[in-house]
Amino acid sequence: MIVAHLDLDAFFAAVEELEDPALRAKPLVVGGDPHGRGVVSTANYEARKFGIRSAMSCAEALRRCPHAVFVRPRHTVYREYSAVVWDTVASVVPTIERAGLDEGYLDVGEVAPDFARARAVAEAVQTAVRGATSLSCSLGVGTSKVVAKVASDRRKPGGLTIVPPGREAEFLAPFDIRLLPGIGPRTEERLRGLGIATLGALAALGDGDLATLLPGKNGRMLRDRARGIDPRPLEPPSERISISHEETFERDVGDLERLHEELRRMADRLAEHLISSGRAARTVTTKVRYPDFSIRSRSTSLPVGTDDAQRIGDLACALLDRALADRAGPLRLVGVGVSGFDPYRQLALPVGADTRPRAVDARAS
DNA sequence: TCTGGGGTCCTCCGCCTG
DNA sequence: TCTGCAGGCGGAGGACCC
Repeated sequence: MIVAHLDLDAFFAAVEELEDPALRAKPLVVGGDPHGRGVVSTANYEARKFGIRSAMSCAEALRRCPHAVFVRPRHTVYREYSAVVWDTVASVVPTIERAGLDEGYLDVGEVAPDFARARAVAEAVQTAVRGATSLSCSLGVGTSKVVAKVASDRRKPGGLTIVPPGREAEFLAPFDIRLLPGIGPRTEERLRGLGIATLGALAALGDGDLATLLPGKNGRMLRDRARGIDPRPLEPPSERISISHEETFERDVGDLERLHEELRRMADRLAEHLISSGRAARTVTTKVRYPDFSIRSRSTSLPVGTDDAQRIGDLACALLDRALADRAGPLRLVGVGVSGFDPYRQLALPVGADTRPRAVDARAS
């Protein structure tokens, strides 16, 4: 397999700069309200000089760079640019797995039989994307997704890194563990606690140490990846398996009526989404976040899917009440999600019909 | 009064059933 | 009739990703 990972450089910020060229020379932060509870979605390279990074709170970003320009994300605009980018990429490499608006994997082997030709293909992709959109992207090429992904991050912006076959482990070994996809803050902490700071050290872990440190198949998977072993193929696009809405309040909310109102508003949006996509959901989940950032969720499943806003809202409110009965207090966030989709809508029942739950499949009736 | 929103996947636990 | 066990499944939470 010869696979490339393509990553658009500071994508949201780059689009904003294209839309308003006056922003180009300024530190630019795409994200939430710097005077509220928002976080940084993307910062341009000028802003990154001040230490501003994705996921940092906007208030912190403002402290680091008081003269930065803050703009709210405009996902509709980014989707339009993204569509042009991926159409363009597909004209060079037909088989693609998109992994978001701004990144994805390319089956380079399909058009380049060997690594000698892979560089030319990758360069052709970069040239085509820049020609169609004026956006720059970075690419990594390797024998697996994980190697390509780590490689694409090496020479940003506008870089190209090729890892020849047989050199994967050697390439990965010096990098910090946090650069490996699948290692987040928790796993990083555990690994560092035992002095494991590089992918080389992770790759060298014996079975015993690995089983103690990262039990389960996740540990074996991460060690394999650190060795450059990653059998994941490129996947075709798949249907979403859940939809949710959530909102962080400007100030923590303890008023139950207000919380119920918020949940019903979200339930309305979810129902609209379900109806427009002709689906019904069997599972409703309510999520709450307390001021100390701890999260609780409560969920319930119906025997038959529903797309009814009132029903989803009722269930979401009842689940919220359950969560608050277990732990009361003001909330920082509430959210509602639906999952377990049936492809068909709930059938309308005549007035007076027995609507008690029964173990039947809507599709059978 | 640092820390969004929208997702996926995995694991663990308890309950139910054969 | 009781008990133990295994498997399926729902619920809850953790971790991670963009």
